[in-house]
Amino acid sequence: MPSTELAEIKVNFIQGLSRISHFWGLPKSMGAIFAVLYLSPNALSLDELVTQTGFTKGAISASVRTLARMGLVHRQTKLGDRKDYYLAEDDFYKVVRSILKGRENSEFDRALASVKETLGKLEASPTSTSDAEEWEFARSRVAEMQSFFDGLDNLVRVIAALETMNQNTVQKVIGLLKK
Amino acid sequence: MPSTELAEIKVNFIQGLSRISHFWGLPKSMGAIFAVLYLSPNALSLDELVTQTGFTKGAISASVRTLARMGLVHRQTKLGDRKDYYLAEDDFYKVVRSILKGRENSEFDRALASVKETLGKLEASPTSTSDAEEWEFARSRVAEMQSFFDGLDNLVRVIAALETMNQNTVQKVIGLLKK
DNA sequence: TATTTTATTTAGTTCTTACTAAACATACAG
DNA sequence: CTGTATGTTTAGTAAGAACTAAATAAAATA
Repeated sequence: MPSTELAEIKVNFIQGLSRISHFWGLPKSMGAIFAVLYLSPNALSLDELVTQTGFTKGAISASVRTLARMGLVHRQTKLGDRKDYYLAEDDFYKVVRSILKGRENSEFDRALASVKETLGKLEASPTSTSDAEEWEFARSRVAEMQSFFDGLDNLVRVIAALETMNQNTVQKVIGLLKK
Repeated sequence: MPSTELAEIKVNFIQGLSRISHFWGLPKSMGAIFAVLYLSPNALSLDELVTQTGFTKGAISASVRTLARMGLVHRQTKLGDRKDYYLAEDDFYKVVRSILKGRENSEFDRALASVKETLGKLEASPTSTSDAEEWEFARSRVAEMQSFFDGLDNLVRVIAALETMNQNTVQKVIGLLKK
């Protein structure tokens, strides 16, 4: 029984990462591009990505840019060559930190700010209305939510600021959680 | 200067959670429903959710079900009353565990399984082809990715299995990470 | 059994977005 | 200066998903 062809395995892998990408609400092309680069020993040009993924130049151009912004791929330029070449980042822990770091100014933080704003309004107690008890209930609930978000935010900030992060880091955390 | 009306503050809060919900790729209605329930001292019926969120019954019915599956809200039934009543979960750490626990059988895990499958094929070394070096490169890369995913999976499993989880848990992790 | 109240399902609409194809911009080569 | 290679932008398309409105189901009461 002959072993499966490498090309066939690659296609399977590309489809797998495309599905993961889609699952996280990202374009499938991003997963496909990263998969191709991740399996390639050398940097690939945009046109090579076009042929190996089947997407068009426009799609590749857009997706590869956001991939670079996330730190998942890196642009390279060879001197005497006008093409751009792309390389996959293989340190996933670095990618995690990069993504967590790049969360500033995002739509997510603006939404969180709106929650914080709500809390501010609720803490400016009402002069004296009939719904004082409901007001107080809402205030305590939103305060609780705010404190949860703050905890998460601190955690994210600490992770983003880590100088090194690797398998061992995760193992240590697991050890701590297992008490 | 009169303090802002409670109703007005609620609307603001609902919009905030709707945006967060949308940010995470979930229906806006889910954020709105949870916001209404979270600010309500007593359980609310489906029709009350319809009036307070402005969505139709169909939308509420669907969204509230997935919210319940995620552990973010709880169904209640009062005896002698045919209506269902819904209550917000206020322990967010419990929600986190619930969500992490319920990840089995998901599309995500099927995609991860496909990656694992790829690794299996690559480890069944090729008989002896010309692309032996590229094969080996792909194998080592996919193995590295697999080990990263396994680390995450272990972490998730441990978190999901925690008997208790709260602010203090997060603080301890932060302390560990800060070395 | 018929009627009323509730929840779910379904068909259809709207809106978003990933993607394609092609035009455009830019920079180097001759 | 003209032509060629590369990357980006844009206009249009197709697919998916959230939502609405209405039909259907289910269950209790009369």
